[in-house]
Amino acid sequence: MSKDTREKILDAGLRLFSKKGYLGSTTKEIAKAAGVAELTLFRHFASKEKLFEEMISRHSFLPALKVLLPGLKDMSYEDALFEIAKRFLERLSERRELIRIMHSEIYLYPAKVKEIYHTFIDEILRTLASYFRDLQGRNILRDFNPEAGARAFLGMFFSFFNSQEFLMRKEVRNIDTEKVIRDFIDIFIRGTMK
Amino acid sequence: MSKDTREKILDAGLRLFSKKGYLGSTTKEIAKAAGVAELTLFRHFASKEKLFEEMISRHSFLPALKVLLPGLKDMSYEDALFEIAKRFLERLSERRELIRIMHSEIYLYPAKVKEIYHTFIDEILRTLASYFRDLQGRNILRDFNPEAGARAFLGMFFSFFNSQEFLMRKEVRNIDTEKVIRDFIDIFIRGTMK
DNA sequence: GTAAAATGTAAGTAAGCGCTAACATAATAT
DNA sequence: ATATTATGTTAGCGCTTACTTACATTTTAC
Repeated sequence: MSKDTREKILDAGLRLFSKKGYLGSTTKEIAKAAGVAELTLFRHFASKEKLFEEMISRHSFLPALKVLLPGLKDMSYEDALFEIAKRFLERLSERRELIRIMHSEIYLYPAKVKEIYHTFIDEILRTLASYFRDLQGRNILRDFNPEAGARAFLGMFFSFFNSQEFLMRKEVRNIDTEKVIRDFIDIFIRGTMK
Repeated sequence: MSKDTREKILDAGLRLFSKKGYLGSTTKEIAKAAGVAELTLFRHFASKEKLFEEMISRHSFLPALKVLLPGLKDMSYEDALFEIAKRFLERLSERRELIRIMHSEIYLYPAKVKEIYHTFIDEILRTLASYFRDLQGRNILRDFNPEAGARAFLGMFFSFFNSQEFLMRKEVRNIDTEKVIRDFIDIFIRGTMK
């Protein structure tokens, strides 16, 4: 069975599940969106549920913001935070379908959804916390709980992303995104530096 | 047709919709949870969709944190922020079912969901921003964008609430909630005061 | 105490769902 | 060229769903 077909179905699944939810998407519809017969879908995936699960695990891994970390040492604190925030928001945008699924299917697949959350957020939380800890060691940052700091920082942006992406009226969006980010960072910097 | 019955059905609807989503909840099941016959449900609501809509609009109004505002003037900045954060988190907890629905049914009812969001978050955002503006006028806070500040502040807590409530493993929860809140506020205060 | 209003019971309809069976056709490999 | 593999077509099964019909029973109001 061709790999291309499989990918086409997985892609269509991602799109539809994120748009209409798991129960709201039908196998017929997914097959049509993938440009294959419904039966072909079932030849590749034993069930709708298996398709969903494979789609999730296919997309949930995180090519990791961790690669950013070494580069940060050579930047000012402000630039570093800006870089992290920017990358984080970009990454959320790239994965907006998955985030949407995460929000909407939590009642159906708590385990799967938590898996997404943790591969997505947990690692960057830890990474950021260790960055803070390092700067505290070098006496640049004051003494605060690095985990709480990371949570506060990413929380501001995650929440901002969600309201921009899913909850705001179109007219209100993008008016001053960049500026809001700078304001967030500004507050955060003053709140954490020595 | 009795008002009690109507309420019982609306309550059961809230519980089930939040637990299983709109499509995941059946009218039979809702009726059973309400302790009435399925037919009675349809005698009170023309359709499942109408029930959903009425349930949403019944619960979405916000008895307003606005009443807090006058009292804040007599508190220290820190105490005021703590009070706001506490009340905000309490309010989110009280309405956790609705928040869950907001997350999960956004693909079905974007308009309704945005309505919830705006009655819920928008007003407190504005209230908080005006509080900041006031303190800036009295030269207690430095010059920053009050709307962005309000967004950052509530965003930290909203995001924290969501991860606590929906995404964290039970074991991790409640270990240091109070402390995390204090850390958030601490960062925020240092970030915004003169 | 009786009429009216509210609810219950039971059976069923029409439609849509996930999924399968049977067979035909196209693409690929050797 | 032929065997194999991947897909298409069509029809349908068994089940569940939202919602209805017809009628019996309970609750309420005056």
